[in-house]
Amino acid sequence: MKNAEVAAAFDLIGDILEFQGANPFRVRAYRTASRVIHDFSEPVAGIVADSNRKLTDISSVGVDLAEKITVLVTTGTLPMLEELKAQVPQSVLALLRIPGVGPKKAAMLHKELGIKTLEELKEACEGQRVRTLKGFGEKTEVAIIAGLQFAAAPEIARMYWAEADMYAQALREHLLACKSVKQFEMAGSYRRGRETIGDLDALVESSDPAEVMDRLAEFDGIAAVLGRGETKMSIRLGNGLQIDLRIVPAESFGAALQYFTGSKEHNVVLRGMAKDRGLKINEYGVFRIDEKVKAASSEKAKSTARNKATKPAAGNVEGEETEGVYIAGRTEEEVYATLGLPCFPPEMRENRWEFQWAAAGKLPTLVEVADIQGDLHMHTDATDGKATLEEMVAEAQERGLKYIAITDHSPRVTMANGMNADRLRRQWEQIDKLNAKIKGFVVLKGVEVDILERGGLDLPDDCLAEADWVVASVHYGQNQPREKITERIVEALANPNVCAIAHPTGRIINRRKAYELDLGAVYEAALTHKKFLELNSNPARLDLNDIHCATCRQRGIPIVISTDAHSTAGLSVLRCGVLQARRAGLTKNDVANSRPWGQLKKMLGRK
DNA sequence: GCCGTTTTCGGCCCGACTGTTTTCAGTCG
Repeated sequence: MKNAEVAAAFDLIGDILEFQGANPFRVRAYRTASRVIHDFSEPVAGIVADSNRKLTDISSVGVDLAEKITVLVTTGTLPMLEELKAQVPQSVLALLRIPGVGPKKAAMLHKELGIKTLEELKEACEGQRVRTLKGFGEKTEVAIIAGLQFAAAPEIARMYWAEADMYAQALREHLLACKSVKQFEMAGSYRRGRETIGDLDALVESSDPAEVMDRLAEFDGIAAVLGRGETKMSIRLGNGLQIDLRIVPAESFGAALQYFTGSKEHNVVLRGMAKDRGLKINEYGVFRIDEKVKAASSEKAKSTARNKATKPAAGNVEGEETEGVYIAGRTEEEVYATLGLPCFPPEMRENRWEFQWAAAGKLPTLVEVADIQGDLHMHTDATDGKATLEEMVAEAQERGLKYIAITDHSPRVTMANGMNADRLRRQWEQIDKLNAKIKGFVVLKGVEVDILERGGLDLPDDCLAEADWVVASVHYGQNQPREKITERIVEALANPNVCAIAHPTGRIINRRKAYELDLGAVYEAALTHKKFLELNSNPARLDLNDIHCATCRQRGIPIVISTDAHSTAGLSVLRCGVLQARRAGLTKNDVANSRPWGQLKKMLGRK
């Protein structure tokens, strides 16, 4: 059983327990473990099989969850989960996907009205039966009907980072037109460079919040205003993208930026550290808590109702005794400094490794787009690209690259007009002539050779031996057992002419799942034969993802970040690949194509 | 259900906004 399947089982347990109103911390324990296992760098099944190792060494996995993982991995099923599923039909969990409906409301609908599906809920709303429930009203009923379309979508659609980037740029431009805006930053998963983005978070410092909110209400493509208060406003665009806007004063801007950039997991750790030091961090700043006041306020909290003890002092961070004394918050650097921490690059803030790195004083200096000297995977109109060889070269030079490899397809990829050895050699002659004309830039004679269904490569060795750069990739036979695909890739890595594996995991996000290999054997082969693995920057693919990159870094397997561009515009996606590399903590050193071509050649042991 | 320089119990981040109720619970991020 793969880690992703174990993670999915724990996620489902979390959902059902939440629906049942279980202890929220127990729910969180399952969710946390799910995430940790999903992101874990090796199959947990391997740890189960190894008597010398313990699952409880994985953070957030205790005795209980270790036992459940063992049962899942060895039997393929979990009795506890089966029981839960019998108690709560899966269709009921869909109710939780309706915006504004959480576990309490969903449980009430299920229990009081016997609602089991979204269809039944729709009927109940239309029959005005929902508004009769305690805590529900007319507005809730209308909101539920409006929210049903989002819940009915098979999966809540997430947008590629690159697409979200276009909206983020447009939003920035739109809001900066307000005279009162002093600072603007995007926060959330967009700022952390996640592969896909669920919604956009924008943060603004302004002397006139109403002006900014009115302006947001005029944003292109807006379909609905979901809510609007004094400091916060949410809208939804026609395409479903939600945009959250927060407006904060200058003294809170850094604290709010830190807070809304997240991730949630990163912030939980940070807040815990603050607490240990007698500090409190919220979106308004860092506060020193007076012990006497704190004791009084916690007594008060116990004796009075929830939410009443500490009324937040929005826009008045220096007031409110119970809030403590403001000590920082203008910038993120300031906030982290109060805990003796460096200002983590946003891509790192996932509570994976960053706090250990900081504690050891070994926070890596992350690779940047400007570090990349060459792009080693791209196509021309000789196969399925849209631009000519010359156009691709000109674009790469324009972008400041020092070298590129032209890697058109081999003959097996008939759909893309793949090239045989003869055509390839003619292209290479063309490249030789081009190289003779240009200075300070090298065009490499390359090819993306297919790894055939039956194994072996799609071009003869003598042809491949003439190339400067050979990437091998799987396009066919993706339905084979994963072990078989792995074998084909491992065999390709052993071929002395192959330099790298293109999109090695076969990962494609959102649209469909490709074969998604476990890369254990591939890592070994790459190390043995001193080969590279490609981080494909295509936003729909992003293969390797950040987790694989992190493993490569750990094992010392060099990565090349490539665009797989099929047009001149395609070269711009490099940024998406670099973001993933940064999320994995990769430095300039970990990325082979941040070096000059001469050094790469040496790494490959070529003359 | 996890975790521990407060280690086997008692915490576990914390505030905005909405709708319904009239002082607060639920949801969300």
